[in-house]
Amino acid sequence: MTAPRLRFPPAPSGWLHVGGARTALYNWLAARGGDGTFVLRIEDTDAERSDDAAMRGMLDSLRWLGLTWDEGPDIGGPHGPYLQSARRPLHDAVVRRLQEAGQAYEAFETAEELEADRQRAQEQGRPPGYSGAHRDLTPEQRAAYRAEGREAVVRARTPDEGTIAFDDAVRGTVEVGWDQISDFVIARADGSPTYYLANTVDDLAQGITLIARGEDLLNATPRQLLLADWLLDDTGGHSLLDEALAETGLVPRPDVPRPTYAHLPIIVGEDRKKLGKRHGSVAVDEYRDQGYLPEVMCNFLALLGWSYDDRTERFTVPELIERFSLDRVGRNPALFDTDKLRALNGDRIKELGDTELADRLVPFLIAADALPSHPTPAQRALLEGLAPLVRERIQTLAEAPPLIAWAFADEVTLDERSVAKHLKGRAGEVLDRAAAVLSEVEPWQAETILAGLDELCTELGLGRGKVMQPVRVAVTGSQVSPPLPETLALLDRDVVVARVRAARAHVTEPAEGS
RNA sequence: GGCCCCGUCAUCUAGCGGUCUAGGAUGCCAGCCUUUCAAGCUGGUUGCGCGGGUUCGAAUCCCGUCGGGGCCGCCA
Repeated sequence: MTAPRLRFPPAPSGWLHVGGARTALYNWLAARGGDGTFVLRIEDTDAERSDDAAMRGMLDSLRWLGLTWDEGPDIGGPHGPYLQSARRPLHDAVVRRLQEAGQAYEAFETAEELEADRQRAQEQGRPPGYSGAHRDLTPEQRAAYRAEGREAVVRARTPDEGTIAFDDAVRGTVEVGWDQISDFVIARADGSPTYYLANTVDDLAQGITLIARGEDLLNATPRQLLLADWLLDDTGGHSLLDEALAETGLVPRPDVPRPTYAHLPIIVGEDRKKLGKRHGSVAVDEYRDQGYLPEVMCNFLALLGWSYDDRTERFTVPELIERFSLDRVGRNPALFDTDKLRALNGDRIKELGDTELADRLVPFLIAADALPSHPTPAQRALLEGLAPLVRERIQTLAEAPPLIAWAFADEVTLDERSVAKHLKGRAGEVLDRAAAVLSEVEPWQAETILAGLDELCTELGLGRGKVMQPVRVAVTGSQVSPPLPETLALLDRDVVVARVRAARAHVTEPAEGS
């Protein structure tokens, strides 16, 4: 059996959509798990939608997820180019040969005319596809249209009858009648190839053996299969694709089987509709910025349409590579469930060691202005001390700064609500005594601090809550923080005591007589 | 409208004729724990869209029906 060759062919339009990321992941997993090759090809045939920055963003997002490629636009490979626009000569040659062979023809309708046709068809309840009006234009008619200043698109001549069936790794056998498929455009008026053509040609030329893509492309498959038939037919000794490849100086198509297909269920939002911008974040970058870990994204994305068994749902990336298989991909739409993502992320964070968690937290604290862009060793050490205290309390990395930013600040900002709630009643007395107790605790450790505060509880006849909360607010500025004694122990004692004293001024004294 | 795909708890998912009085997870609720917030532990919650058939037996197979989604572009 030949080694599988898989690819991810994104259009460089904008950022990497989570749906695209899932597609990329599945292909990558199939490649890595099958000892195959993963190819990245950028499909920038639509010049209007393509630019360099968008492509770089795409590559960065893939790298962040850890989806490394063996052949691609940045690293090259034996079956390049990997930028689709650079393969234009090949596409042109194929289109020309298809026309010569009578499988494709020029059509001169304008976009406006076609749009009007579609409108009319819609209103009359007819199929909205192309009528085939220009299928058999004579050379004279073509010349006349050209004389009018019209430009031609090239359309593929699809069969008028019969059906096409193909085997899909996820759906099983899919069968469609050719009467449903009208002549489709393979080259635009400006000569550039459309997705149908370029994508098919490139997959074939680059020897792709398995194509996993979204279900939204299921209906595109018959057209591509038709093209593949034409391109690969070698009854004359060599195929149309071979000739085009030779003509344009590209390497021959590798000797591999024709690609098979796997159509992945679409990803839907809470409203069960295809996931889109209205559903909130759909770019993987946004999830990165919100503090989701790349390995968790892979885990979660893998679960969007795939399952391993009836109970396992957390996988490391190596486990995914080993266990993933297309035959366990489901057919139902997959719901992008953010709660589930959060839960998985929280679980993973709990597994992180102090050093690693601190490492991953740094960029988020910098982004929150809690740390300078180059933290000092002392700040770094403090963060590592704080790491075990926040670990259980956050589900995303971005949730950490609100919890611990105060520890790096020179001055605390007291939260109004926390002050109102806890710096009242006997809080003044508590703070006075706490300042005294804390200045004397020896050594300055969590255990001794706790013991000191407990003694204070006894002395004042108060519960821990009544003592701890005022101190917590005084030192951290908030009524919510990591465990107090452990936290205090990480800080400089003088700072702690000073903050406790300073907070004294914010205490609302009890009303007269109470 | 045509074609294609899909239909198990609120949500995702396991289930590929008997082991299912339907399992796991997320969410939610309650209790325990407790210095705040979490975490953890324990328990609870709700489901095979509907109607026919096939079969000794159906969540699992078939048909119909209803519902949802996808695609019908000189986007990919």
